[in-house]
Amino acid sequence: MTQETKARTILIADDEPDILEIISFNLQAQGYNVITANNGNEAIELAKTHKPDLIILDVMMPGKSGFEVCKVLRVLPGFENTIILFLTALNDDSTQIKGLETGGDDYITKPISPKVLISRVNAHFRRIIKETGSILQIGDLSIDREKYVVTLKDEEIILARKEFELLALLASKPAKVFLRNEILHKVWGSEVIVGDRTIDVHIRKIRQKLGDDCITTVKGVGYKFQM
Amino acid sequence: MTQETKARTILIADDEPDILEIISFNLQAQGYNVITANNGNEAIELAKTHKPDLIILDVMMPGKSGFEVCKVLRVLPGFENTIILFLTALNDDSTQIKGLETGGDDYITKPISPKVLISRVNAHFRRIIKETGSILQIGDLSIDREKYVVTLKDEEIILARKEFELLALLASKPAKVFLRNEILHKVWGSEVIVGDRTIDVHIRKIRQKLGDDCITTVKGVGYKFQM
DNA sequence: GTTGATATTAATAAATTGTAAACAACATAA
DNA sequence: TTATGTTGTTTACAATTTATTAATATCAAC
Repeated sequence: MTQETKARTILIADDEPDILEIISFNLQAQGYNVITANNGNEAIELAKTHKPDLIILDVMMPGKSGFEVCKVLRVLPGFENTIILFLTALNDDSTQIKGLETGGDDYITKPISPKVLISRVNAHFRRIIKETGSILQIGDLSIDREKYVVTLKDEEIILARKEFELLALLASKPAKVFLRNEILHKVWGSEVIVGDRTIDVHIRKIRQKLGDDCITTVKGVGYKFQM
Repeated sequence: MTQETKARTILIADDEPDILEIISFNLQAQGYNVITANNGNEAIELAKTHKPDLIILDVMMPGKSGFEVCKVLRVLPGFENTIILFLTALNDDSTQIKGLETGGDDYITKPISPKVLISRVNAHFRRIIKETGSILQIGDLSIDREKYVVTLKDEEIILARKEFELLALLASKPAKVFLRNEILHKVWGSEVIVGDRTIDVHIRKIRQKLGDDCITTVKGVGYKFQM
């Protein structure tokens, strides 16, 4: 399972069931893994057990407020870098400032369209990926784009640039068949023109280094990566 | 230069002088180093020369819109990770979504109180990886950015300025491959144009002084530091 | 078997980097 | 001022690696 395809987990805490449902439905439709809590204490418990990547907290909830939940979580080990968004109908400046200074990463006011919320969630994840770098992990194989290193069973494998890029492309969506055109366009670029057999040769070199089974030919269509 | 004195630089682009003044005044009062642009093209130029840590863009500006500026900057080397906020009176959902999907990290609607804006700016900076101070320690090697001193196994090594800056850059993220473009941009600056072999020669000098193994060439890609 | 595709290999072309040497710009000390 | 040394850059070429092509072999489907 790759970093990219691995579903991110989002915890939503709100005391209004309708909101919970609308938001979680939309986030799930985006491919996120969603868990829900009806109040602050439940949110803390679920956060501890599920270690979500992002938490959306209503500010006003029975029991612990969103701010209090945030404060509790931020000092727990493992939650220093969790993305926390506040979602609330409270729209006064001082509350927003308090939310951001409590350790929240965003303060979003209701009502909000699900699409906008999703955009904001995506934007936060986009930044996290940039900062932590993304390492693809597929079985024994790991591909580190930042370090330009491929390891198979903890052994480093040296790939030339085109080989690396080709492998990284195929591995970015395991089992997906990439058309030859698609590969040409993404690895070579749209302006470069190379012969028909160029891709084959590079595929061959990757197979020599990683084993024949890692890339499957789908005749007449393209190639797919599989571990 | 210590962490405290190292002011973060913020670039603000807006065609309304009043807004520019109010915001920059408030950010400066917070200790930020602020530069201002009156339109999109100016913003791009100033961004290239000053390399700000965060950019606040008005969406509607004469010449290039904030979105266009964002799009241009995001593909320039060195601006992949710059924090970009949109600040605009346009409050419809689709524009906001467009802004966030264009690569913006936040979309803030006017009117906004300076205090709230500052809170948001602070919140974004809080996410950025804190620098570990001015002394880098990697194995036997220590790099003191403040004193411009490099020691290897307690022996001081004399590096010329460019050599030092190049080493400091590579060592700032050990094992990460820095593209030649990225190196040129960060060590030489985007306005300086130097020949193809300049980086190589400097790398060579560093290798002569620190040993051949400290910097690895990733052919076709760039260089990486490893101890 | 014929056909249309991909695989394989070796040869060749192209691109990239390493290195030494030369040079200009600048600073410093005699 | 002149001499000396350092630094940053460029140049030219060697060394190396990578990418592509071309020719031939193989395979699967019909």
